Amino acid sequence: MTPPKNGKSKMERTTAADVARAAGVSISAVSRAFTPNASIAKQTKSRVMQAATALGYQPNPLARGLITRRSGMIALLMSEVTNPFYPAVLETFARALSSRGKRIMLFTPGEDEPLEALLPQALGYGVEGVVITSARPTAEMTAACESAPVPVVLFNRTVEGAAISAVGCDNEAGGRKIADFLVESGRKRPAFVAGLAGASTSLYRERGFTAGLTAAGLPTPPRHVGDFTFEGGLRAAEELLDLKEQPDAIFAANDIMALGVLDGLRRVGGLRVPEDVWVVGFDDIAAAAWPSFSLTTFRQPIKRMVAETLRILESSDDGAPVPPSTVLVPGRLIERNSTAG
Amino acid sequence: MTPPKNGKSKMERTTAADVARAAGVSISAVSRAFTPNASIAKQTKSRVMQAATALGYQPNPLARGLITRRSGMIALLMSEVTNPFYPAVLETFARALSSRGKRIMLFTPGEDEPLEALLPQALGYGVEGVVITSARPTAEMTAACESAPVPVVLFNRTVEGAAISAVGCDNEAGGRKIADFLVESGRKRPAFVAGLAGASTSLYRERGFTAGLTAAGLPTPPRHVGDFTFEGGLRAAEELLDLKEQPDAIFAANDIMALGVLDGLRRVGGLRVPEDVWVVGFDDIAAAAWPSFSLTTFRQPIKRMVAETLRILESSDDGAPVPPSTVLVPGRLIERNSTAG
DNA sequence: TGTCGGTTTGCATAGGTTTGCGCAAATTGG
DNA sequence: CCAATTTGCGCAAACCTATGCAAACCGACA
Repeated sequence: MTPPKNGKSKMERTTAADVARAAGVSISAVSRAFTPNASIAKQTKSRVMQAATALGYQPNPLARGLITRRSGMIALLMSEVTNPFYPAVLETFARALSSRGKRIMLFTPGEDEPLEALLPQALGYGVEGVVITSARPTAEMTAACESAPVPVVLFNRTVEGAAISAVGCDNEAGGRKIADFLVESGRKRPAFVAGLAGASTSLYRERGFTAGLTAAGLPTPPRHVGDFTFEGGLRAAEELLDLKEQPDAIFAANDIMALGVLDGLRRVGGLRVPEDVWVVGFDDIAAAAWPSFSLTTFRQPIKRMVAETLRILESSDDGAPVPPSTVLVPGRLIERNSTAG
Repeated sequence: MTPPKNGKSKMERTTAADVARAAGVSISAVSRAFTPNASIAKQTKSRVMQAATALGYQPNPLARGLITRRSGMIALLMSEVTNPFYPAVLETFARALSSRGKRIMLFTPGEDEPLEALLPQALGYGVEGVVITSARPTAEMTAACESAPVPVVLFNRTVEGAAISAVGCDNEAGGRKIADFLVESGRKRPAFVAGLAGASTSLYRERGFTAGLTAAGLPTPPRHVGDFTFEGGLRAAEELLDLKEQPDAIFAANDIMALGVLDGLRRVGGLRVPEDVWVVGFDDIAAAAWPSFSLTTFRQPIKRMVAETLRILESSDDGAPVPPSTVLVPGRLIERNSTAG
């Protein structure tokens, strides 16, 4: 209802020149006033700031980004948002970045859009860093990551032999820990439900798991693929029920599958958890703590993982990529009722 | 491993000038080649395009946005990402926009950052449109929305008396539909679990619900606040169990609360659903269909809601805001086992 | 008072694109 | 074959800010 304070049409932004005129200084003075630790007198800075707030001015990120090649944006390449683990990651990133004045640009592959095409696009926007999550990078992709002009971090993924930074939880140790836990609790016939074929997370968790079982003299566990989805977990449960030797414990590479397994065992198979079968997941999503499930799981410390990711992204102060480093944050087994008794 | 094809350092982008030189044309020809229906000969366009792909050129969105004020980005203001309904919305938006070559900029309020501060920031980035979801706009906010230079759409929210476009599901009709369903099924003592105080969605759903009950001669239902969270639903269930007259049906203003209610009734109260109490939710999130819950709920047609939102955003071809329109998409009651029998 | 070291400030340019304008070329109609 | 249009293309301005460089300024010390 109220017209804008200044005389200009509401269509045009107030520019640095307007502020400069109002404050009686040059444009560069305005620019310096908004640049942290730039060479400017305290007095002029305050005069500029005063004029700026009066006019409602704030620097145009696009024009600024055109020069500095820093647009104040971090690209997040994320292909699956349905698994509740990733919204939690997204939110953690969003909050952490928001408090630093940075913004998230979300890149999700469209219908027939390959993931590789997204990275150049993101770089074109002058993002200050790229976080790639939940994707199996192709060879082409890793090459693109290595030659990117800004830091790139794989979140919750690793690529062996590639010079790319990666942050994740120690999946192998997690799988091992779960195997040890089951063995110590006297479980004899554990089974495994894998995620998407080729996903490094599933792979490492399985590796640690089988290693732990083997060390205890147990055979390699029977194995089904659940594609990291609830429905996949349901199907896996049904298939595992058909085995001659029914498993007495099931470790699913991911919580959402574990919940599917648990539900399948109970509702379709008519089994009781934990009395008949134990179920263990990985991630510790919110639903794992719901009374209906009370799922024992390996908690991924999202906050620390995000913090480490940002630390890597920000470790180069001139914006250039940094020597690749891999950070494995330790997780923790959360025991709940799906393994009690 | 392989060095970049062109001789330039990998640090510098290939610019329009490079392409122009390679194609033997002027810079403007390159620009026109990338501008839809610009005045350019077919032949030169193809020559430009050929050179462009050879050099791996694509227009710099920042520089382009600086002039056109169209950066190819849509701002999404979203405060709570934990309720699974919103990730689903986010993903639908991401996919729809991705296939149109647009990108999402996610704005989430930081620790102590007010939501109002986010809108000017978003506009500063030259976004082509703003979608605000899951927020109760303040008076100040609505004023800012009304005078924004680009279309702004409230998603799943409405503000009465404000000149802002809004897209949502017909919450009142949904509440009414649920009331009718419960009444027709012979329920006598329905209760209601509200969301956050002041949220328009919860308000309208309650209004339709109580209207339906009143029309059937039933009293205004007992009411508890669940804050739109699972834990809130748990608490609401406990409180409703303490009532003198235990309800025989509970309608929660959103699925995640309904699941909390359901779990609370079963695990804490020792009741059976649906034998002892019916439970109905609103949204139809993925977990509602899980066998453990099998929650009857009112499905919000996310895809259509998103499509309508984008239609409004794109309805102005010169980028200016459009006369506000409110679109209410009809939803549908999905009957599952939480109300069977 | 002159000079010197350090801090501020302004000028001018860069950054990559879009677009109005003018001119040349091609097309059309008579 | 010529005039009237249409079409195609290059030049240069514009968008808005950051920053190197040099000038101006300040206080202080000899």
